[in-house]
Amino acid sequence: MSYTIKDVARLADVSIATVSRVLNRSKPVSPEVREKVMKVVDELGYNPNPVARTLIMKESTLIGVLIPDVANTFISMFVRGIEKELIQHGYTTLLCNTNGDTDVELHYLNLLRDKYVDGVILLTSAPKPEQIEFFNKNDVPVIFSSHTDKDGRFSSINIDDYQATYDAAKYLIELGHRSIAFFCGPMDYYQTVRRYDGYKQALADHGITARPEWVFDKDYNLDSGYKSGMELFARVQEDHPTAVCCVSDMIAIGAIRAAEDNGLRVPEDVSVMGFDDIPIAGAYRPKITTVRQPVYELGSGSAQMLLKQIREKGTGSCESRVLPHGIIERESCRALTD
Amino acid sequence: MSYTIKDVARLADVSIATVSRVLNRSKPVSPEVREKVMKVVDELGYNPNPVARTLIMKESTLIGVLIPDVANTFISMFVRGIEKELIQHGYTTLLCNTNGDTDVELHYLNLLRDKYVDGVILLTSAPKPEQIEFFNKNDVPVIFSSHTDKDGRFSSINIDDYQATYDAAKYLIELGHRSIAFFCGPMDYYQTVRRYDGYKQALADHGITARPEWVFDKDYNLDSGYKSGMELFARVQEDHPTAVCCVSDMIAIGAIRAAEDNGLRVPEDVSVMGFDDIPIAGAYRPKITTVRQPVYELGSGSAQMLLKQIREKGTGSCESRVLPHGIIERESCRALTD
DNA sequence: CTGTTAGCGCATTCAC
DNA sequence: GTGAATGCGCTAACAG
Repeated sequence: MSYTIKDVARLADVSIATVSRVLNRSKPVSPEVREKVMKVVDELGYNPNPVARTLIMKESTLIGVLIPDVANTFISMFVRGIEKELIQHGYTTLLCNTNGDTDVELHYLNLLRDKYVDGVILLTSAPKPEQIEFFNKNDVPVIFSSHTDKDGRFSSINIDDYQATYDAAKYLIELGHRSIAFFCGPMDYYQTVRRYDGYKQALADHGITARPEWVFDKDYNLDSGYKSGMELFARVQEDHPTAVCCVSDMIAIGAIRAAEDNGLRVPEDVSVMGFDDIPIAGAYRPKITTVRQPVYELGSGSAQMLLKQIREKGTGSCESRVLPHGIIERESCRALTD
Repeated sequence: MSYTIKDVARLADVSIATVSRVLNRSKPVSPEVREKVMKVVDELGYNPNPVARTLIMKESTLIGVLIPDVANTFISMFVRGIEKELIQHGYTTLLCNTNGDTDVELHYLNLLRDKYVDGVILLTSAPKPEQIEFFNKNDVPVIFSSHTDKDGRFSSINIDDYQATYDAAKYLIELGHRSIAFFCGPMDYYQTVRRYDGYKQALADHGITARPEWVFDKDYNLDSGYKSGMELFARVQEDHPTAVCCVSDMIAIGAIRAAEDNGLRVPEDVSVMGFDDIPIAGAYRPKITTVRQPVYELGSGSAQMLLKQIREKGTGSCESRVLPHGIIERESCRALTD
């Protein structure tokens, strides 16, 4: 059993209000009394019950983090960035895996609000209607990560998805490729749409018409990349693209394996471009050329922005940060010289 | 602003006590009244404030999960297993990255207790003295994962670390290898010690003397594996081991890269054995032969055991589960034929 | 500056 | 069966 504020008050021979005051510096207290109280606090190793505090203050030093799936390296690194930043400011991370499911997200959002979380970080691509409604009526600080909000209704932090994919495709094109497949995520993710747009625009800007049968929208994981690759390389054995542009490194690895299983060498026969730059990208064989996302900065940046928003609560100011991406040239893409 | 129990009571024209009773089924309530109350509850979409509830009940439907680092694939998969199981039972996951630091762990433990978490899952190898003291005086249900407790003081779930490494080394030996390096984690982890013991014993049982200069105790990540590999292969260019036994797949990948950077081919010149069997192990080139851990089962199993313990609180029963491991033969190890 | 009191939202004892 | 009153541990008026 822990001590309560009453124990401290009794032992220090003051009222509980005074104890509360010295602990929260909410009202001036005479040095002598403060000294006396602190002494008892230290001796007892007393610390205020955060639950009771939450009940009154409607603050919990808890931050909800909604993500599709921790068991995805990019995401777990992102979470790491968040957590590291939060803990330094005395906040604790409430982790919620949503699988990208809107109902699950909404369920968690309600749960988190009921637990009086001080804020929420959402990795869910675009704000969905249900979420907009939720945040409109609930007024809990939120950062949308991996999303850039044009409308400025919500704060967000992200790279420029459109530009990043544009750059990736352009890189491939400048290497001489003209038939480029696209392995992306589910098309109902706004992020996917943005990236797809970037890819298409890069092709268009170079006079290349995109071939719909060469875009595969599955998941972000290795398996999806492999499956897409098997479909692509199996069905167009003689007429396959010379490059594939992927929206995650794990997809790229799956694609490479699929190519190899179809007798194609990477990068000799087909170039494969990754995305994210997770640690394995630089250690795979071939080392994967990829679009780097500053994942830790994205994570810690989300946390910082959220904390700032919590501090400035009420002003309702919105901020939108776009972090730089970059092409990391390695071995999985080669120049076409014919 | 959400509704409170008072709103429901007023609208249903009953006392708050009655509302509480129908919601918690704690005392019999007449069918008519129950009906009446439930109608209002549904209309309002009322749900009880979990914080107020926690303050009284000393229960939070929160589970603390202490891990060294989410940004490690094995661990994030483990967390995924936990979270999936917990959410099905209405619990939420409080994630804490400790870096394996004892002070941080203890800090979190206190924080979690103050938040009235219903239980804790610890991924910290052996119970440390500070932790034993904590759980002795605090009586919060706990599961030690990645640890098997001989003394039966705490519940635990794990594979047999000793046997798993023994099997890995034995596998290498039976392939004809007699000079086998060992890339392990920090020696102050009990898990490392157990695994090291298994490795040594396997060698000993086959008449091989372990060479201390061939064991490298760093971290579980790719970088550590690479560094260990560079040290090993650089300094013993002519006298290098024919195999290296690693305690994680990421270490194995690092080791492979280091070997290759020193002009050694895997598995032709040196065999490398992984551990964990994370997704990349089967997709790397060469595909990594490894010791499989049933990571999701470890995660969901931890959660199940903890939930059971919470249900049976007071009986103070301890349970120790050991899940099976297995050798997954792939391409990174070859038989020595000379 | 300090103490007394009310109340956050709920579960629960005690009367009826 | 049901309602009134008490208190979980704390903060924030309100007095003095």
